[in-house]
Amino acid sequence: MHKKKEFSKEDLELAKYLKALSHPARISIMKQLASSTTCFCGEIVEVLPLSQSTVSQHLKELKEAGLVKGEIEGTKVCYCIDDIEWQKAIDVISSFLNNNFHKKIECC
Amino acid sequence: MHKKKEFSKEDLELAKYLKALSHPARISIMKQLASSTTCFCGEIVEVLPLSQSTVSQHLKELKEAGLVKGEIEGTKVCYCIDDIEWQKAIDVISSFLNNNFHKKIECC
DNA sequence: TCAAATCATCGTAATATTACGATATTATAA
DNA sequence: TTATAATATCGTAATATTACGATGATTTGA
Repeated sequence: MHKKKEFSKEDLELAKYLKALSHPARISIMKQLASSTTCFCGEIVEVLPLSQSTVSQHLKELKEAGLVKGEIEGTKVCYCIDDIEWQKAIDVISSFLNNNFHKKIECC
Repeated sequence: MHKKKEFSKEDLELAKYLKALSHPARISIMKQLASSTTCFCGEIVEVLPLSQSTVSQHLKELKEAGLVKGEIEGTKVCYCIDDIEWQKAIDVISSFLNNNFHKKIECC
């Protein structure tokens, strides 16, 4: 299964970012981190209707996509958006949303 | 499982669009439809490294997300982007990408 | 009417995702 | 040193996703 090797590098990269953001919990996490009101794992857990282990798993996925990084602060972990990678994601996604859809020729 | 009922309506809608676009095959399909070079199901199948039934399944998912609509033309089916819904998706996704991330306060 | 073409759907298998509780890990505080 | 707090990881179960071939449905053309 998964013949994704045969898709373009561009489409695979775009899919990676979109997939990382395709779950409401991960969307909520990104919004929280962006607002800078919450930052510690425990705070995020309190906001979401999910268990601690599940939230930790979602954070891991965001980290693996490169969108988020975590730093240990004592016994807590402070999560932040990786600005460089996030800007790259914004660029890639925005480019897909805008650039490819200028020539709307209705065909049906 | 799936306690998504407890997430905000906004996040759920955003997740719906992002999920629909989170597979390289569906990204490629959207690009093809946008470029208006391909439009019939059979043409899309020829471009992708997937079987006809699998492509049909991906098209169904795009239809269920509202992003695409299909019209029967003889023995073929012509697929098009649903402009209204696509613009809505662009708005929702763009808003998420841009509006929520102005106040970058580094906390770690 | 019948065959061919086109696409959707069904059945199914492999894998991925999502979620939880239990446990391991790590750092601080007593 | 030991207990506590915070988080990660493990094990596992339920469900979703992805993919294919086979089959069904529909339309056109012979």
